[in-house]
Amino acid sequence: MTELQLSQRRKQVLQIVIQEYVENAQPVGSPLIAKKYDLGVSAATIRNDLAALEKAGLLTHPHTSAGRIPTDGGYRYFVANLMAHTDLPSHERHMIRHQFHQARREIDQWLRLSTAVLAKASTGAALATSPRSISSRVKHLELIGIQDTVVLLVLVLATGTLKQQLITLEQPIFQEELSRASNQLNGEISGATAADLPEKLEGFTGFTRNVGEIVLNTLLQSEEQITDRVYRHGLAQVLAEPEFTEGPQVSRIVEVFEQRTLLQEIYDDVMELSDVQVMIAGEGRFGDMQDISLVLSRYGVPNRVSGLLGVVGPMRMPYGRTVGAVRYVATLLNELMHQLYGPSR
Amino acid sequence: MTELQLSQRRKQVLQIVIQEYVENAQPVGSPLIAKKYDLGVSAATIRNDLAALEKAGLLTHPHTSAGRIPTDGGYRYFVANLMAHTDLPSHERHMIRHQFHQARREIDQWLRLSTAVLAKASTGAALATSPRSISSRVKHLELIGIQDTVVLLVLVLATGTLKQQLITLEQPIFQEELSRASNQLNGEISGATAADLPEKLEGFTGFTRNVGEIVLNTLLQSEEQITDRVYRHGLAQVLAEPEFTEGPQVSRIVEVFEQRTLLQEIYDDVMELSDVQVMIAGEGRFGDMQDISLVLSRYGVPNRVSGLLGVVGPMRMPYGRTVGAVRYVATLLNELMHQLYGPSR
DNA sequence: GGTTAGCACTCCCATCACAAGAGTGCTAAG
DNA sequence: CTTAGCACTCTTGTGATGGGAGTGCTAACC
Repeated sequence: MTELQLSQRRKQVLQIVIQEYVENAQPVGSPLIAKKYDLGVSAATIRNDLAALEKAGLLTHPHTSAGRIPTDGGYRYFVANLMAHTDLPSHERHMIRHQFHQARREIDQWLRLSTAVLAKASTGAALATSPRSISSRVKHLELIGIQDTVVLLVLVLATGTLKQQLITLEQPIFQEELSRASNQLNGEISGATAADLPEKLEGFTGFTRNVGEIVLNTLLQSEEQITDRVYRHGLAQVLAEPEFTEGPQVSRIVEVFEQRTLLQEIYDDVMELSDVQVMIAGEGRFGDMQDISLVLSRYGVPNRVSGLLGVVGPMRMPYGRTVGAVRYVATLLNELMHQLYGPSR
Repeated sequence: MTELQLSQRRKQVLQIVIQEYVENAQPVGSPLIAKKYDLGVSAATIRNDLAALEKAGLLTHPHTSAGRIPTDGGYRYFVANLMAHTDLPSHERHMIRHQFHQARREIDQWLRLSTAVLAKASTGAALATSPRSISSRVKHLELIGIQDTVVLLVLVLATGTLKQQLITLEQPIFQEELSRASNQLNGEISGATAADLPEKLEGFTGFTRNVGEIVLNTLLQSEEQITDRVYRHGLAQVLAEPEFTEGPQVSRIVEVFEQRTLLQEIYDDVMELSDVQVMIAGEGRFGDMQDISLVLSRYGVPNRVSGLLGVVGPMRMPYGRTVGAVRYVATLLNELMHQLYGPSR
């Protein structure tokens, strides 16, 4: 981003325009600014400032005789240079922390709560993905006969994640044989990663070998796939925003919200960065996301597990608050995960 | 429902109005019916019929000089008496079946696919709940140390469902002790239901006893709670329907779609009935669901597991098709579950 | 009794014109 | 650089108007 040179007052004017527009969803004109905010200058001067900000690409107006509204560039400048106090007020933080401590100690519960809290604290819809393990290690496996020819394979990874897989056999198998196979495999492959596994499986044959290969596939798959599950919450409230009352706009944000593929694409980007990331109008890299912004963060334990957490909303969004909320919830999740998985290796 | 006496032609007229309105979302007038459908009578006669149907409460018109639209009662009469050929065409059935046979043999995959298929085959948004076990029996349990003071309890039910629960301890515990506890418990409580369990736990003390009680709680909870998980698909397409382009309507259907509580309420109703159930505009029992209809079915294995499956959409919905789709997918799920869980007891 | 043609009536909706209001952009002066 | 003044533009709301669609009613017909 090329650093723009703006006078102090122009920065202030930009900030006011964004603040007012975020609040009221209506174009902001010079008279309002001059009257409501005491900048020590007249409306005419502010008009000049607005024109300058427009020339710089930070504002537009919908038609000749309307006030100004921020462009995507304007929001970006705001987020990068002007946004202040992004921390949630302390009583809200306490309330949120309290809710987390009351929840059952379970990842599923935490993520549900996270999306609920985020949706409440922001004006958008909240998303979270279940955590993905990085280079999963097998901890334990169990084979359980369900029907004569149906066996359930339960795989516990070192991170405590469960994977299950049904296996259908040609012929019935006895529980003793299942136990034997699982004992053999447990002895050999416990602690193994997807990389180690093929070597360790060499000695096995028959059913035991088959199970081993299924374990391998499951491991590989769990490293590739973004996630098992996406948690969502609060779509209704974001659809109540004025920008989504018309037809085509609605379906765009619902698609962003529903689609897994988009998350998959964004995943790697966010994973590289440590802090909360703000994506305004797709940042040019994602197609039809005009008017939609994302505020996303990674959560988890470095080098062990990580997932994605964030808010989808209109571009006209209280970024400060939202960033604060996402960051705080991510921090909480980090703490909880830490307790669970221990320090990063 | 009081059986209404309607002449053959009036039934036909009602059917035409519904069919046309479902297709075009626009009030249907007598001229259109007379011209497009050859009923052997003039528009004036049809006008009389329309007036009679309106008097019977099956039709309305939005204003004096518009065509007729069906009322909720009209749809109900249609669904109960007039609806024909609710089976999906055979090539669609084959396609769907094919998709299911290609999917991985896993409940999670099946339900995802079910909602995807249902959303595609209907004009609404599809919902499914993960199956709930009826009087769950414990099959097996496993205790796995994750951290020094964190233990993962994995519970396998007789139906193959997994339950997991983290246990936090005051002091570290060794894997040997975990194994001992789980062996003891497995020997004793395997095959037990929530009712049997308290008695069987009597002999145990200390950590083993605690784990036993957690198992009990988990069992009880899995019988009470509607479900762990709700699968959803296709909200975007239902929001594209013309009835949901205005403000308040949108949030109503999104809330119906997102809320778990509503499903919980409806659950018991649907469970009692064997066939697909159609709920038009909440059937008077559910509050603000005007203009929203549900087509729901139970799926599962009688007396063992069951879940809910269906479609949420506007009242103006192709009921025949939708009922056919829901029924077919439910039947498929039944088959698959049967293979997995065996015949009902 | 059921059916039909004719016709007045009602109501919606698109179009236009018009006025009010809001906010800009420009110019010229301080 | 700032300011007042002012013409200009564009939106928005209102009211009038006419066409169109579909009804409801009456009276005649089979």
